[in-house]
Amino acid sequence: MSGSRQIGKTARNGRDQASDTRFGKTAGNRLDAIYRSISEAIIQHRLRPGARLREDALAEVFGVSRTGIRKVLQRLALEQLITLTPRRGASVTRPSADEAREVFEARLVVECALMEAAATRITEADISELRDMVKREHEALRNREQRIAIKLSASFHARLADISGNRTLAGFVNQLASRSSLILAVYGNAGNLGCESHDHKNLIDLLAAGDGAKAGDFMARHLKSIEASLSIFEEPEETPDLRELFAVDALSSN
Amino acid sequence: MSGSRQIGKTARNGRDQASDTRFGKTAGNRLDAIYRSISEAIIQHRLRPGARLREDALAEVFGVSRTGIRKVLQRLALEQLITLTPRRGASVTRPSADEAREVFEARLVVECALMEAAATRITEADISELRDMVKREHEALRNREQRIAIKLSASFHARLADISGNRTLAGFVNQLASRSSLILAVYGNAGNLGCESHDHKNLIDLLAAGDGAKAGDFMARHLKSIEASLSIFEEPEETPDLRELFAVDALSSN
DNA sequence: TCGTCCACCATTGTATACGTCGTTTGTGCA
DNA sequence: TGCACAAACGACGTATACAATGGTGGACGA
Repeated sequence: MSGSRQIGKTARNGRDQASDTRFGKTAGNRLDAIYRSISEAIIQHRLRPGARLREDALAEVFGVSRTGIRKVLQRLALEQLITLTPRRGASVTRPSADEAREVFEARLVVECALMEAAATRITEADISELRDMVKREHEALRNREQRIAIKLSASFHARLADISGNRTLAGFVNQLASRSSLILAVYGNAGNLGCESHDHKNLIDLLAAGDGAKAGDFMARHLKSIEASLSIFEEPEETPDLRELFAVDALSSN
Repeated sequence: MSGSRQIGKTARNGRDQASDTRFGKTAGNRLDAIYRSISEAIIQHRLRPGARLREDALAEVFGVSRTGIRKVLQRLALEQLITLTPRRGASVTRPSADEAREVFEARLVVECALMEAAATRITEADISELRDMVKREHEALRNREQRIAIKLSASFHARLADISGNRTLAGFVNQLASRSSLILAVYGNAGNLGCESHDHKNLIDLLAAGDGAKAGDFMARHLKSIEASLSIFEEPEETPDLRELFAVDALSSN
């Protein structure tokens, strides 16, 4: 037996990740709002991978100076949501196929391990909140509001990690879930947005029953099925893509 | 069975974490060097938890402007090595007891899971490099150079994670190992620097034999023994401590 | 003599200006 | 007509200047 490491013996509940006092933000609430705004836009695929994020434009839009924007961009870069190229500026990260596999491997390790603790520590309030999130996810799907559904799905996983009580690991999951959204944007097939909300419902039931082991197993299947639904292979490069496009034009116009 | 999730099926080797092109650093090699310099100073306990890091002073020491220093400090803050207090500046993080437990829980989850992949992917070159690190760690301990030993110990764990081939998880381990050094500084007992280098030697042997399961179990024991060797309880809190002190004063003065 | 209040100073937060580099476009030559 | 080089423009990197805030020390009053 090389697995089944138990966690979640700490006493704190750690559910206030939103207002982490650890960052410099005097009136930084402003910057934090900008961060969340851009982050959400990326997660919701309103900003597609490869999209350029010019500092001047962002500074003007949000009504702050480039200094503040740069701080936000640096944070986003550290979380791998955007890529900072030396003299080229920022662009939404286009995850490589390897990166995609890594992220799902990491989620498999971390999120499954957290289920044990989550099953122990979950409260009635948590359960109803999670059920509400699933309900809203269903509604968004019915209304074809995929962007909202994607955001809710990522939030669901992050929330689940919060419940486990380990802020550090929850932070990792939060980051991994965000990057997963990026991966879906690149390697996902149309109409398939990754998480089956039915899976999420099952997950809640298992946790509510206090069965952490089964919840962990189910989470593993859940994540593997998401990864299996993707088409993870190295896409055509940027420039080759343009050349191919030119070739098609040449054929059709001839 | 709720554990034993296998990882490490990716094909890339991912051992070049040092030069991550993801950050903005034109002549940012300079800034990166500053980052490593401060980071190492913290890991080696040359900068103790609570130490203030004034921007002007750092700017002068490293010969750059405050702008660059602020960038470095922000990165260190995101990795939780330093704490940025709004108008007070930066100081080396003093991990709370809960934080300490969280970090070791997280390491238990992540590092054990990585052993399976590491055992599969480890090469002869890796093995000799790791053995060399252990040797140098031994030497440092013999020479009472605890600072070097601490740094080598953290590097050993980070290197081990690199071998597993998952850069994302390796990055997590790197961060967790750094924070562990901080935890040792606060909750460690004198003369005990955490890792027994004998443990590290055993770990290499198990990996060299390709026994990932045993290596994972051994890593679990290793981490637990480190945590057990600490005195993790709420130390001198800032405000609570003062209040307690006041209470004692009031009693003794009456 | 002690407590309180005010003013100054130290330090960080924010913005702006300038230098450097990449990109793109235009022109000239083969 | 196609390619290559160069110049101009635009965007980022860095530094510096100014503004805001909190802490500290001194002075005044009770």
